[in-house]
Amino acid sequence: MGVRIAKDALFDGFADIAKAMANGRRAELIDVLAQGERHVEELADEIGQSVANTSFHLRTLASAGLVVTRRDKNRVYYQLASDRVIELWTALRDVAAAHHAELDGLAAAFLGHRDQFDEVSRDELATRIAAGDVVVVDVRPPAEYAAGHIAGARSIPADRLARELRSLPDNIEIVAYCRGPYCLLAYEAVRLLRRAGRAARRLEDGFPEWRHSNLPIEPTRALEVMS
Amino acid sequence: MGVRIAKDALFDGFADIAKAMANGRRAELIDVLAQGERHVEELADEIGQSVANTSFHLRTLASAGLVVTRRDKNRVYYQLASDRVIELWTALRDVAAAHHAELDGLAAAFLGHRDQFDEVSRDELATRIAAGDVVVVDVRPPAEYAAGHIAGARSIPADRLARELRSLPDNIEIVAYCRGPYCLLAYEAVRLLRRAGRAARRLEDGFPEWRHSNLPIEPTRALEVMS
DNA sequence: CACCTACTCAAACAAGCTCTTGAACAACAC
DNA sequence: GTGTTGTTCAAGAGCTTGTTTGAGTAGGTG
Repeated sequence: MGVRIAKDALFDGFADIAKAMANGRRAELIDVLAQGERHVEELADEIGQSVANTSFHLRTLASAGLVVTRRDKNRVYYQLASDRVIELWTALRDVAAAHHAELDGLAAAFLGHRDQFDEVSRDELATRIAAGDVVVVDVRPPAEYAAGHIAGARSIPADRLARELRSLPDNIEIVAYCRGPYCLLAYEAVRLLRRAGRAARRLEDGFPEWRHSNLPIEPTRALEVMS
Repeated sequence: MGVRIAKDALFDGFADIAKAMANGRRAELIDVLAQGERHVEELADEIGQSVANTSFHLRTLASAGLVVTRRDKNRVYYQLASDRVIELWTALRDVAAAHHAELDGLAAAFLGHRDQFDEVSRDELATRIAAGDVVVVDVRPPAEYAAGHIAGARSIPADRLARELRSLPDNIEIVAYCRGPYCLLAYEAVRLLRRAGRAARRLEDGFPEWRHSNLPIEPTRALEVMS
């Protein structure tokens, strides 16, 4: 019966998308690309793999349609194919957090112990930015800040925070954010700030989630969005 | 450096969820289970596989945390772990439809040619149900109708439609729906109704999407929702 | 032009995993 | 006990995966 065959082929097609994400290194690539486009060498460095192998993984993602490329001079920039891919990645992360038995342990091993009661929600932060009683610090690398950040946030890359600590006002709470719930930078930033005696908290999630909630960002058009 | 190892392990954890969905038969299982719980024999029949193999795939899904089980007498019922899994499945389908090069062809081979201009949107249908100028027909199997359906819809399983056609009023438009955008039943129902000279259209998507939009359903609690 | 940079591609390979089947087994109902 | 429903196990064919190496290519630079 041909209907069975056609149905199986169709659902194999859906499974292709899942297959493309079914590798830890490719998952890391998607997580980084959710911040904006990046070229191969940066990506290789980010996921700790050889350029050749990173290129291979990117091709896997590209042939599933999850990423697209653009050439500028002699660099090739990779980008997620659309915001839909970010939504898929977020949904996958959420399901993993909710239902994967070992994920809590893995996350704790990477991020250190998290006290989630102490995080600032997106809405709370938006209100407090409007009220002006908070300093928002973007601790991601400068390129990601440049590609788009929370409106009013100040860029202090994590590796420069200790040095620039003095330049932060000390009578106002500091909120740090980075790439998302599984990014180390803001956790470490908050720990460092607290050790220095500052009132500091972490924003739940990161920039992509903020942007996806339609909260104010700069520059206004952060990530080129295509169909 | 241990951070690299911990990060890789964490993202391998995310990839585990994708791996669980990275098979066409398991994708079909998720699609069916989005309608409500089902026991193994039904599922085996639905995906056209042996009971043993279906049980194997279900265990794969269960150990990733995507499905949970419940025993009743001597049957074991499987269910998606939560609505989050439906959201993940929907996101995956959407990305596939938007970016997978071959998906259009595969969908057309399974569903026949679709004229999407001619579908009723959820909001439009909700309005017209309220106004009472439409007959809504649920063409899914009776068990799925019983597990939850659009408020006011009448159940006429696809295989009985030809016989019960006469009982439908002929001066009012008929809207048919089924499991979702990749379910054959409503497409065939609309074709059959039109051949019989009726004014008939298909609802975009299906019951899970309707329910997820918080539009009126019966019974009110359709699918047991857990954390 | 030669040369450089950035990336891709092909080949190769070890290692492992996937899916499926059939048969035995277990759990429960009656 | 007998029947029903699912799970598990062993086995196997076959295929896929991720990685490295080294060559190749596209484009830019001096």
